Amino acid sequence: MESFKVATYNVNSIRSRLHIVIPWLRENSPDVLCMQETKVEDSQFPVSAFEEAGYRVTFRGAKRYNGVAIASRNAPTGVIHGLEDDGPPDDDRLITVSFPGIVIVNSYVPQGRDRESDHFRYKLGWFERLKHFFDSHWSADAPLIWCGDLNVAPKNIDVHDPKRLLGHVCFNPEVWEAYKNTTSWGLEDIYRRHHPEEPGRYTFFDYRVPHALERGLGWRIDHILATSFLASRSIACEIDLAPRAAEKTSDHTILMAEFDRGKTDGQI
DNA sequence: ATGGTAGTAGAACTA
Repeated sequence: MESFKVATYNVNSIRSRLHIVIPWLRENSPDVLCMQETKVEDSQFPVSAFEEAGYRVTFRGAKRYNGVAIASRNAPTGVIHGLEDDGPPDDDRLITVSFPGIVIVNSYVPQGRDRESDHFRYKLGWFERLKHFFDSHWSADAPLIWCGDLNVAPKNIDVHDPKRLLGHVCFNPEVWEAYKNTTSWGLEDIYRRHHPEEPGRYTFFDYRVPHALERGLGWRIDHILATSFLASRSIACEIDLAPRAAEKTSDHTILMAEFDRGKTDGQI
């Protein structure tokens, strides 16, 4: 394979989304698919569905909320669950896998509920904790990808109605600052690298907005970021809207990035 | 300004 493909998908319950995830894996054959909101305990995770499609799957979940998983062609050489600091581990929100020459950090960043709430303060702190997580494990010149449902739309062009939505927990100056502080560790938004200043490109369409997908009423809150080593070797990054248009869909869709393997001296 | 739907549940919470 010439390229290394990484995708991210907030599935909103993996058991309710297998009819979309498994065919998508077969058709797109990414090397790695990061999933969020799997909403399943580890003992109930549908491992065999992935294995039958030719993927390993590494995961950590809880009964009703959160849950993260990573499907991969190859077995990871290392796995880290959670944030590994003095705070709540949040191992159902953060999972990291390593392969020879590449690290994949998959996160489901806390949504924040309400800007006045402790949940929002927790969200802001989470970005800071994540920056520390990166800093304590890796150098910014390592080949590393951070992806997932990051619950932040970084710019006006990342939401359909910036005036009305300003102040939302995923769209306000405080969350922009927290996100920017984390990315300042050395991570670049790969979608924007390939689609600079392009408005109207979204990964999330609220179930509660009638015909949100058809009307283009979405948010770009799922992201794939990479350190400069990988960013400079990225070939493409696209949002696939087909999963959102499918029957029994998640409210999110799939984002995928492709990296050139030939120029990495066999590192990935 | 509110509520809209979908998920896990088997009422109420989360997003």
